[in-house]
Amino acid sequence: TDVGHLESEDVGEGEDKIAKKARQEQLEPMEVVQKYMNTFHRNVRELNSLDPDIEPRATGHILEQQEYISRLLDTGIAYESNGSVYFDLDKYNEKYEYGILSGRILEDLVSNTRTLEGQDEKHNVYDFALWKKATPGHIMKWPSPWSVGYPGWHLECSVMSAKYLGEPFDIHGGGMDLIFPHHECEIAQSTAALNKQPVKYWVHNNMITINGQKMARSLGNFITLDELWTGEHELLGKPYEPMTIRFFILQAHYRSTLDFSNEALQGAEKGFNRLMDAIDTLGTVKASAKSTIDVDDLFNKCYEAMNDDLNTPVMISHLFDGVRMINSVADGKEKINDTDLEKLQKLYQAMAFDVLGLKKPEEDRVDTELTGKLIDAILDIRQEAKNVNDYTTADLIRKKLTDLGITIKDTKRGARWEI
RNA sequence: GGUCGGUUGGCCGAGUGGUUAGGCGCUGGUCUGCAAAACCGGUUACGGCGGUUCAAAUCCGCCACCGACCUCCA
Repeated sequence: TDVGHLESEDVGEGEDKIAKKARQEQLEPMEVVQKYMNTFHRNVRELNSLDPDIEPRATGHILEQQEYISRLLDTGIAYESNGSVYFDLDKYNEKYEYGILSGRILEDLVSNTRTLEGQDEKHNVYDFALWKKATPGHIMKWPSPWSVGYPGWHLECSVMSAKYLGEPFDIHGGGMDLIFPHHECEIAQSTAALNKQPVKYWVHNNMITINGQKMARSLGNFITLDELWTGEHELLGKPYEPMTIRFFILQAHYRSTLDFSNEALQGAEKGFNRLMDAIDTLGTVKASAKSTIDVDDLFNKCYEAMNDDLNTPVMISHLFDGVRMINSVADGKEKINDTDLEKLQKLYQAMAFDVLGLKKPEEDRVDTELTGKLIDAILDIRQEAKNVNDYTTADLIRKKLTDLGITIKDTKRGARWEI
């Protein structure tokens, strides 16, 4: 959405958000749009989310929106008034049912509607705009059969989704805060224009809170993704990797609120590292003749959890059950056969990386292959010292490496290190 | 005020009638030269008050608190 996003809190008439920002920062409106889109795309990639196949913009679909308005005018459900076009909810409600998504009843909306500019142009207070006539000084405006103006709020979503996804399309996502009025109005517009429901499934995710309080600029507890990466926020104790944040979010169900706090993030970071360590270990364990663990059961439980409305927290809990299995096998306390080992490796690839979209932390920052060989050589010397019970030297080597940020873990299969 | 949702152990967070969710933290132990890691065990809670039921975190009622939304913000 890069047009028609009005602010109503301001005194007087609402101003387009993009236009307001452009004026404040002395930029062209399209520069403002581009600036925030660039940041958004970078953050989304950092979170390892897939790029969209298409990202249509409202200003690139003014003609399509005008055509859509004409269709709605032809049905008689939309009407023109003083250069603006509105959607008549009473007429819509005669033929269809308004409020099916949010459970609102039209009559209840009358007394609960705020007093706003331009109400007298409308048949009813709850009618919403499809096209707005531009007021003097309005920056972004286009000619139309009704006036020089700009498209109304809910319209672009109905128009662009129908154009690119089809009529109807399968899944419409969004935040729970958009259910009313936005998604409700989308349904009304599209149903009136298409004479059928535009969407098969609505998927709404919940909000996030910070220390139990909703995240809002007005409350001063807003954290940007870049602040999470750098740790530069008074509520944060340290920086967090994007994958820690992704894992943290997936540990809660998408329909639940999620509380951000430094303590919770630290917990997620430790858990995520443990999961990734176990997956590394899974790549090195050796198969035995028989299995003492039930891989099929784990496999089924993971799929059942995802099939249950994408219950990622439950699926992750199963992955942690598997972590215990993997570590026990590595410790020689449990055994796994060839078939099960391959199955287990595929399961973690599928669930942790393909489904949850996690990725391993950046490879150890080894400048060159030589650096790794040097560390291995130093650890060989340390092992020699240990072999002759020269623990003073062994510990000195460990301390020197630790000071350089290299952690040593003595396992049964020899010393392992990571930077 | 209205509509809808929530209140789970130190922290986060699953769970729609009877079975250990899970992670983090804390704690006891095993292993280890020590440390770390790993593993095993402990930490067993459901806002309050009533009710239904053989049995309720889960169903019903009331109360308290929190949150989203209530048409030109999309």
